[in-house]
Formats: sequence, C-alpha cells, structure tokens
Amino acid sequence: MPAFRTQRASRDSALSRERIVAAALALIDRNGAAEFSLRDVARRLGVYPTAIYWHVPSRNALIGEVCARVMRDIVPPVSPRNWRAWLEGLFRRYRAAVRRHPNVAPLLGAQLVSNTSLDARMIEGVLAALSHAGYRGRGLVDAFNAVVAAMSGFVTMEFGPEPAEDPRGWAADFERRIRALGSAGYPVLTRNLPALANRAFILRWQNGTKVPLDGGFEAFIDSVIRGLAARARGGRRKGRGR
Amino acid sequence: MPAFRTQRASRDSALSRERIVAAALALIDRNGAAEFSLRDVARRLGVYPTAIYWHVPSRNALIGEVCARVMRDIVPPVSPRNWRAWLEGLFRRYRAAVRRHPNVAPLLGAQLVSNTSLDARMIEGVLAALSHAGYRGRGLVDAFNAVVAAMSGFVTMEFGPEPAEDPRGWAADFERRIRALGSAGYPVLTRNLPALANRAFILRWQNGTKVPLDGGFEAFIDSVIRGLAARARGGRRKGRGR
DNA sequence: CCCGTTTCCTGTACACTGTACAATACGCCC
DNA sequence: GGGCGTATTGTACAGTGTACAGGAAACGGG
Repeated sequence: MPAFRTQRASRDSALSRERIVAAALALIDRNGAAEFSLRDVARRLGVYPTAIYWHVPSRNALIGEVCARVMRDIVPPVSPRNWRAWLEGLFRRYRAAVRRHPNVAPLLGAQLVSNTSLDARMIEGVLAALSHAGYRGRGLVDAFNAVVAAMSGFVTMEFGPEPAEDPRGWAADFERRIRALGSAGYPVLTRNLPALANRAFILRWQNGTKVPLDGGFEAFIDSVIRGLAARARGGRRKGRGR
Repeated sequence: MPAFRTQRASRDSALSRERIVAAALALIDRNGAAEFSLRDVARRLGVYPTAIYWHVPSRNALIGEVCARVMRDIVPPVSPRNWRAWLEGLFRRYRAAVRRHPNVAPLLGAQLVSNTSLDARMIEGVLAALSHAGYRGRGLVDAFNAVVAAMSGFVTMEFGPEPAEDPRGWAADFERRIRALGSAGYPVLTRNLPALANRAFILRWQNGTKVPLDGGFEAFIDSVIRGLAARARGGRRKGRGR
C-alpha cells in the first residue's frame, strides 16, 4: 500500500517518533480521540501499520506521548512571587493548551498520568506557590492535590466529546428534553432555564469548542484560589491539618 | 455457542435492559472500562452478541446506561437549608458512589453527559443551594458550572486507571523515576517528596482504589465551598458579575 | 572494499471488536 | 389456528491492535 518509496526515503523524510506523534495529534484534532487508530496514522504517513511499533511500543504509549506534547509549555514563567497570580496563570495556560487541541481533553483527564510528562518544573511551581501561601507538610500535599484536580477537572468536562453517533439528532432531542424540563416541580431550574440552557454543564448539547464556558471557568478558579487562601489562613472550618 | 436454553428461558430469566446493564457494570468492575466489550456481556449472559442490540441501541448507549445507574441516589435528601452542608453532602455522595465502582470513573468524567441521567433533582438542588448562597442570574450559572466541575473533577482523577500494559513493571519504573527526582534543582519538591510520593496526583503509581486521597478531597471541596461563599459575599476580586 | 551488524521497515497473520441484516422461534390475541 | 409483535439465533463484514518473521538499506571495523 505505501505507494512508491522503495524502502526508506531520503534520510529526513523517514519515520521518527516526533513525526508519528505529530501525525497522531493531527488525526485526533480532526477526528476525535475515540476514532483514533494506529492504522490511520500509518496511512497518513504512507507506511505499514507495524512500522509504528519500531518507534513507539503501543497505541497507549503513543497516546501518552500525544498528551505530553499538548502539555508542553504549560507552566508559567518561574518564581511565584504572587502565588495567587501564578496559580491563575497555570490554570489559564492549561485551559488554553487544551483549547488548542480540545479533542485530547478526554485523554488528559482520565488517565493516571499525563504520562511521560512528569513535568518537575510544574510540580515545583505549584508546591512553591502553596508554600508561599503558607502550606506545610500534610496540608501541602492535600492542597497540591486540590490544585491539580482543579486544573484538569473543569477543562476536561468543558471540552468533553458529544455523543459520537448521530450528533445533530441527539442534540435536537436533548434540547427538547431540556426545554421541557422547565415546567414541572423545579422552580429555581425553571426560572433560570433560559440562562442555563446550553450554557451549563449538564444542560448543554454542545461542548466547549462551540460554547466556551469562560465565566464558569473564571468563577471556578477564583473560588478554588480564594478557598485555598482562606484555608491557609486557618479559618475554623473543618479539614485543616488532616 | 449459547450452550443450552433452547430459545428463550423461563419468562423471568430472559434478557432485559436491566439485566444487561447489571452484567455490563459487573464486567467493568472486574476488568476495567477499557477492556469492556459487548461480546463479553453477551457471553456472560449466555446469549449471542447481537441479542443485546434488541434492548440497547449501541455500545455507547449501554455505557451511558451504566453511568446513569452508578449515579443513582447521589443527590442528598431535599431542601438545602444549609447550602454549604448540602453541597458537601453532594460531593461526598458522588465520591462514595464512584468509589463503589471506581472503574467507571473515566467514563463519567470525560463524556458530555452522564447521559440519560439529567437528574433534575440534583440540578434543582445545586441551584437552590447556590441561590441560598446569594447567587443570581449569570453568576448563578457560573457557580453552577463550578460546582459540577468540582464534583466530578477530583474523583475522576483519583480513580483514573493505571496503565493497562504491564502494570507492576510500570509502577516499579515510575516509582524509581519519582524517587530519583528528589535530587536536582527542585528544593520544595525534594523536601516534601516523602510525603508526596504515591500520595499526590502526578507523583503516584497507584490509583485511588489502593491509595485513597481522602485528605486532598476534603481540602478540595472545602476550598471550593469557601471560595463560593467568599465570591457570593462579593469580595473585590475579579470575576464577579460576569 | 567487503562483510557482518544494527536499524528500520515491509509483509503476513491472528484474535478480537462493534454492528448491520436476515432468518427463526416463541407467546399472545382475534 | 393464523397472524403478528417480540426476542433471539445465526451470518457476515469491515476494522482494530499487535506479534512475528523476513529483508533492504546504512554503518563501522577489518
């Protein structure tokens, strides 16, 4: 199938891990993560499917590599003098990165690791910021986890994929069901339905690429950071120190 | 293949949507969401794969159904008198539900909808809580999105799957890499590495089923709720009112 | 310059997946 | 008892990830 090109083309048009990752990312951008297949990237590179395996050990590993690539350059410029601003910057950069490749969102959120990443600079940055905020020891670990969860949580959902099969039919159906919701026993919902429809998480039929949730995102990170600050100051509410 | 049972067994051992969903959930619990296949649930039910399609339109739809089933009974008992407590309850119940079926975590987080769910009671509850907190109009929508993201964000990551291929080998490798991290240019990381290793999001090699992140979770929801309260009171920080 | 080794890719093969579609048996109602 | 809706058996197909063997080109030491 790979047309011409006898065996290996001129040195620099040969396969390479980077070229494979780039092709994979391009395909995910175009078709979505669910449709992604090794054989498609092989086709796109004019190469037999099994050639991929020489550069990358498995499909999952390739996906990990793609994630790592999307995550490059997330971490804001160094030293957190103002920890709040630094964290805000991190959150916004993360969102911006995902927004450039929204279809990788489901891959980033779910997996245990943003794999090879293990970006020590980012980790150090978050820890330094939280140290500035006053966190130490076990409380620091907890706050770190809170920050990482906050970073990825909102965005993963915001750009999560719409149902694959028959998208427009589904959207129409879903819209109708939601609109119908505004007339039975749920006063607050009913009252706010116009503002909520297609602009709130469970009540939308288009994802973040078509209808970004800027306001919600800002509200979210603002809340988290305020909350972290309050906890650091040591309000009397539960949960501090364990 | 379906052994004996001529065509249809006694009326009540026949197939049904519920029995299918139950079998699917059981298989996901056992093998993980990635390994899940329609044909496995057919085998488990002693039935041809295509029999499933009579009760459920597609694999994705079945997965949606499974999610909906896991999400049942999340919403805390009615009327939020104390909105903070109500939201805390919601968060904790959500986490408890996922913890009962940790392997569905990746399915819940990523998708646009926890499909058929559209649990109006929950939505109404969240909106009512936030109304009590003082949110109105556009700010209410933003806060709603923040709450939903918070609910699912942390837990999705906490129980996200470990790499499928060669888990113990990977874990050993990863542990070594992390431990090695404690000796180059990252002072805060280095200092806190013992407390962080395997207990923080990017620095762990086991997921939440083996090493729950209770402290981080509590810190997270406490932060979010505090932050929402502070925003509702209308501090002078940005983001309010838009 | 030649020859073995390493590198990288071509081919073949297999087990497995989701699902479209036709055929077929069962229970129920007129 | 004939027909009809329901629920399932079967067949089929295109597509997937990946193990494995082989072979062509580049490289490096004699």
